[in-house]
Amino acid sequence: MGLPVELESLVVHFGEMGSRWGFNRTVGQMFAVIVFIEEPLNADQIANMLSISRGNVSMGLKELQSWQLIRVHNVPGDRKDYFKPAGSIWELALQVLSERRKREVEPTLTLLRTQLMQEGRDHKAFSHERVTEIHDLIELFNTWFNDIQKLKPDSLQTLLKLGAGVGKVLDFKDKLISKDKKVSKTIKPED
Amino acid sequence: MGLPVELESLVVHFGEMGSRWGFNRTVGQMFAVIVFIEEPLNADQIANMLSISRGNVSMGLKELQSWQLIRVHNVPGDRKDYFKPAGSIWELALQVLSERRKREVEPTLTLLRTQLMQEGRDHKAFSHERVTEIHDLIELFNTWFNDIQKLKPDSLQTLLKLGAGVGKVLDFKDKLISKDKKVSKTIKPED
DNA sequence: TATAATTTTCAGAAATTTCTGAAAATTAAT
DNA sequence: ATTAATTTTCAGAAATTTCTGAAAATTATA
Repeated sequence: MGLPVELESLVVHFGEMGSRWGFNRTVGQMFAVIVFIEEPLNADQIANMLSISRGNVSMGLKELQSWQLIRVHNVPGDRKDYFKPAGSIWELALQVLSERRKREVEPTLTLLRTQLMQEGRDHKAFSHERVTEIHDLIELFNTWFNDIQKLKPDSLQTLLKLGAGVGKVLDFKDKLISKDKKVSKTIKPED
Repeated sequence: MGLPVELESLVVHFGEMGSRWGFNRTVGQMFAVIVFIEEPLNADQIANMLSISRGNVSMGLKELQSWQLIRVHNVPGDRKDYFKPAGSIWELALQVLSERRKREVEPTLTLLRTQLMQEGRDHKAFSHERVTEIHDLIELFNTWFNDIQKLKPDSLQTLLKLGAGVGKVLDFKDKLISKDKKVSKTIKPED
């Protein structure tokens, strides 16, 4: 009963996308109202805005907290819990990616590792080779993402803006290095 | 019936992860058998291995084809369609990412664009500012991913291996540039 | 053209996920 | 310690997704 009209399409959309992003419709909608409304909201307000049950809101808030996308905000003199986004849009986006990596690739990496540890396996077997390939790919991606996350937001932004331009820089670096070898000076990027 | 025992845990796992990766359990399992078994498989073989109905297999194959993860392989003298992965593990991984971007971020980008085009909106409104931020973030990510995809596999691999080391290379590039501008300033490779 | 082989479709069944709402639990105020 | 405010839980209901299997459609063969 009280969703500001200008937010309707956004909320509906976040609901529809919710399941693709790893949660369900109402959780997606709840996230939308919390992000797009400036004031922190309490559970009853959310339930009213989205016309869903109080219990559903409670579960959804738990879910969003488990994703570390929202945090409580307490108002002095009011016993209700109010909720607001856990950071800037940029931080929220990184958080979603990070959480999804944890849920979508970590378990697979674990499985592949144990598969590779198994003694008495035919290392030449076709499936074993595929397992190795996937494992190495995920490990590579994983460490890359880990590194990336540590960058300051604006370094990361620069990096994204550069895009494939990085290729050029890398080529350039290679040239420098080979030149350096001849002149015996070393530039050592982190391995 | 005839799922090779050594593939059991892999297939089960790919089934469980399926929904997190954007398809459902059986589609995940089907993908697993197609990837981990060297010989191309026909629909009946898949149905038997996974003990699922022929109709389900037909739908799943369509789904995997819509993701461009498998392709048909025709055997002369055999009217059945056989299926095999649409590329190397590396290519399949990129294809999954690409398809997920299409399904998970493209629609949102479209919505945000139209929101921002809307005439007579309060550009100072809180929600409008959030929309702008999300829009810009996604556009940035989008063009970056586009660029990245064009790189040759081994360039991309180098890039991933470098990880946060890219930051160092970038710093280095910046210094070179400022050196160009200011003429004659010393380069300090190590901070 | 008729027949056989294969694939696709889709209505209803089965399985799974999500949601409600009232009761239980928790927390704070008097 | 009692009462009041708030949040959480969870059994069953509702909604959604997935699956089956037989019929329809398609494609190749004789």
